[in-house]
Amino acid sequence: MLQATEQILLDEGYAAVSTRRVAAVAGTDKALVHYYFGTMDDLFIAVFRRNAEHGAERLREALASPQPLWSVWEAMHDQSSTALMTEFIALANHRKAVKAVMVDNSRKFRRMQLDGLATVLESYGLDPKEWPPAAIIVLLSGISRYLRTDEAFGVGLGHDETVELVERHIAALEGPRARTKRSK
Amino acid sequence: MLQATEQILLDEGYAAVSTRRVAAVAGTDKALVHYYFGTMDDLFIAVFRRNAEHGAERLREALASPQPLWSVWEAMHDQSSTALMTEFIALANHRKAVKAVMVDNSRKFRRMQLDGLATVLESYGLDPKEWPPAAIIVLLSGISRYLRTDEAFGVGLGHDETVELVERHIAALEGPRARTKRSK
DNA sequence: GTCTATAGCTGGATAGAC
DNA sequence: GTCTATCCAGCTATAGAC
Repeated sequence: MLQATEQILLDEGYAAVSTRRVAAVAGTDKALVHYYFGTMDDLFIAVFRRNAEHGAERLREALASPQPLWSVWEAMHDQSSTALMTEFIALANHRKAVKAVMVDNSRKFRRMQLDGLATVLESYGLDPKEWPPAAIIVLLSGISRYLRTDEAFGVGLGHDETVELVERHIAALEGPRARTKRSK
Repeated sequence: MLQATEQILLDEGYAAVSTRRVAAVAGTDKALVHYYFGTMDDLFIAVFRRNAEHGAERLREALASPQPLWSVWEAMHDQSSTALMTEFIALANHRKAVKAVMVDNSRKFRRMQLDGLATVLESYGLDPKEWPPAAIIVLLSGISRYLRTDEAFGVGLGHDETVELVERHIAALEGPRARTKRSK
């Protein structure tokens, strides 16, 4: 049922998520959605938490890898989680309970990124005065999300140039990406 | 009625936009919404177009100003239009007609930014090989939108550092901002 | 745990009086 | 142009049979 909800969020947007639709996609009954999750808020929160935990897990792995900067950049650059996040951001606009959970989670996530990357960046000889790690993280996050949103719309102008620029700078700090996923 | 719709989008999210709500906020009747705009798709498109025209107008002005880079950055950095855009992006996920209009508009807008800033950036001595104008625009747009989204959530970690970093680089190219809106 | 039934509401859209 | 009335669909949520 969590899976079904996620699917509907991605395919049709949050407004299409209803007990009926979820039940239909999950192949069960709409009354059971209430039985297991209570209200719709609770259902959304459950889906969000599951996703947030997955994201935190990926972040932990990325930070522990031999090329943390590359790994974090690639972990951010995930289409489906970005699209899901977009839906949740819009959803939070009129669901207070969901928003509260999201704000709390965002703060923790950002803190985790910062604690993990600050020492790494400093060890690369980056002057924290000129290039604050917190700013680097915000930059990478913002760029990544923007690119994915654009892509979802089929707008790609400036896309390649931006990725090339960012990755050139990452490579300058951390060396070329070891296990190349994208051949450039 | 366009104004009312915009207000609801900002305050309560797109799912709250209904003929009843729009009529209530606009102080009119729900049947009139259909009379003037036809379907809900048409209403959303009308609101979007009105906003897009306003955005294009601001961009034109910014590009014509003595400090185009600063002006474009500030024009991007507008809270209400960013929040509205976020709603429209989510909305477009399940309204084909709205999406089509938005994609078309996004392409034109990006093209306008690119045509306007490419020569400016080159005149500042920026090597287009190392810093492609298209990438600069995507960077600034992404960062700006991300910051605003964060702010709406009350997450501000790394915010100040990022703005400082970006504006330091803009100042290096175009000189200090002439008419300071933000005292630093 | 699972399904049926139903209450009670809000939604888009149209027809027709004025 | 404006308002009332109305149709029908979909929604959340709960009660109760099995």
